[in-house]
Amino acid sequence: MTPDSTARFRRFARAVTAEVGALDSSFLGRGRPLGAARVVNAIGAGRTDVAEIRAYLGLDSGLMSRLLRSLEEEGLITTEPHPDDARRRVARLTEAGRREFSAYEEISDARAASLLARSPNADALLRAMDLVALSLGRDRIAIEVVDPRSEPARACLEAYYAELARRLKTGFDVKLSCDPEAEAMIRPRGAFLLAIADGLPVGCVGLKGSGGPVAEIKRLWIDPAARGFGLARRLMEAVEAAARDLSIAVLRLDTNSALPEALALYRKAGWVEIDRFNDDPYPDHFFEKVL
Amino acid sequence: MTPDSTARFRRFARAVTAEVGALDSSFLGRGRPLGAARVVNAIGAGRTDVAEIRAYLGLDSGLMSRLLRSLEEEGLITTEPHPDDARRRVARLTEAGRREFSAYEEISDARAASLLARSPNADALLRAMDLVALSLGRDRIAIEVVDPRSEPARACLEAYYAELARRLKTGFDVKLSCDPEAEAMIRPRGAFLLAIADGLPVGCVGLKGSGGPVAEIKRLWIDPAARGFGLARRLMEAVEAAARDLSIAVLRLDTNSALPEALALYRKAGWVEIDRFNDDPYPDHFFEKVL
DNA sequence: CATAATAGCTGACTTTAGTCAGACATTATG
DNA sequence: CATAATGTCTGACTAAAGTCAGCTATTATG
Repeated sequence: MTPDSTARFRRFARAVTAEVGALDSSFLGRGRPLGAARVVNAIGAGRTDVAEIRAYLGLDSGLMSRLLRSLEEEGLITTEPHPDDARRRVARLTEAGRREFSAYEEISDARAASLLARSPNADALLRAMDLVALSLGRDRIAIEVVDPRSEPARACLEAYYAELARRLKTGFDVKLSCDPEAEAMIRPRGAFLLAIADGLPVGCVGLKGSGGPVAEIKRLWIDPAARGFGLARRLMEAVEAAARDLSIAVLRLDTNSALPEALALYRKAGWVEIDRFNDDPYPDHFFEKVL
Repeated sequence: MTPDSTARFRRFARAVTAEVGALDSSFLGRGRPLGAARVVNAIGAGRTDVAEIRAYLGLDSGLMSRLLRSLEEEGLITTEPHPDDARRRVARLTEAGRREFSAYEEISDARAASLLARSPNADALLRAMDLVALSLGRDRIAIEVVDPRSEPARACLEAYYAELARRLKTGFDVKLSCDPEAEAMIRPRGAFLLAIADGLPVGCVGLKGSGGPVAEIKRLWIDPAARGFGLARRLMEAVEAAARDLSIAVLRLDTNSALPEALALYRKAGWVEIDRFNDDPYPDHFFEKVL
């Protein structure tokens, strides 16, 4: 850690502190203290469990209780006992609460838009923000099973195709490749897994099954901003577990030597190289793993 | 502004809010409210003028005055009237104050170090942080005249040489180039300007004079994270003004076609292309501007 | 089933932050 | 040189945030 990197880190901290402070104070324009606004936002973002909100915002139980009462009096929320455990409570936004929540969302959106609009290269700025956000909160990346035709899954696949087109010497056209039909990557034949950081997809992997004992791993991709955190390994472990769940005995995959990090990952995870098993024009390496 | 970029921006905001909050609360471990700690840090960082600290931290004059009194009672600072204007006051850390300041610095440093140490690619993370910090706070980039042998100037020059080595097809070895002696870039012969963002250099330009009416512009460089903000133009305007100040009538410079953004900048700023005027092996374009 | 643990609520606080009017000394300006 | 403007300080306030002990209701556990 050089003195220089400390200074650069500090400059970053100062810049974002100022920005965060400005966003916070813009929340005050709606005639409600910041604490109450933060609770409305937490509930709107889907945190309904009172204890969960409390932990997220780092509030004392007494303070939390009072904030909930004041929001209830304002008619923005209702609370009720938790169905599974009557000691706990859940909070929900009323219609008026949802309106307030959207108003707060609009304030944030407007700030974000104006900031990005002022940037000479908004895309680079967003990529830098992704990297910072993922580095700061990388323990919070979850893996979920989704439909490969869903919007976030398609976004990952598009990014994957674009990266292949960039990195393969031959380019990449998905229409020339063995593109699995969606049903092959949905239960009971297969699965499609997404790595999700704070609601946004940052990686994917597909399990293409036929109903028989042999299946294929397809479309392993990690957002460049999320690389280096061991996410590919986690996704591979999860997809292998999903395969075992579907009673699949043998996994295969194909890849290209222009993706050395993928080759290294497969070799390290116990995959063994085998002969070509398809006539896809793009791959030049083929692997197998017996579960 | 796509919904996706809004979501990415939000994810960033959430991640840094949590980080900033954690840093703030770590400051509370030293038995002093955050407001007082921020004042100690502002003074330690070199902001001695009370009005300046007040503007920087956005504090009311009454509140500021009380914070200063409490720090004085604690024995961390002394205040005295400003030598030039007895209405103003300046604050200074005492020995005990300097110790407290270092303790706060250590807290920040430790957080920064642990965060960067956990990152798989700390250098990429720092570059991303630079880009975010500069994009958020780019109105606050100041241009200063410095000694070209000073540490921050040398850091810029090293970065400049490294970039040339990367971008020129021939590579770049400063020993083979016309490296101006430092005196030529210091008053009264010349000048060396640095663009400084929050204490860190992000760009430079040199004016190499001989005492006569013709001088050369050398070493124009902008940190990649600070490009696109019109900083090169600002530096060029500042260095031209410095040249006029030194009664210089004609400016020259040389550059290489591998740096198209530089060529475009010079052409747009009214420089005209002239014949080669030196035998430096690297440049292939030569410009002149009459002031 | 007695006891401990958990989740939230209430009352009675304290601390911190922030506001505002007015006082005072000093400096700038017509 | 009178007047305006500036920078700081003080007193008197409010709002917001946070703390803590003790309460109730519920659930988990030996």
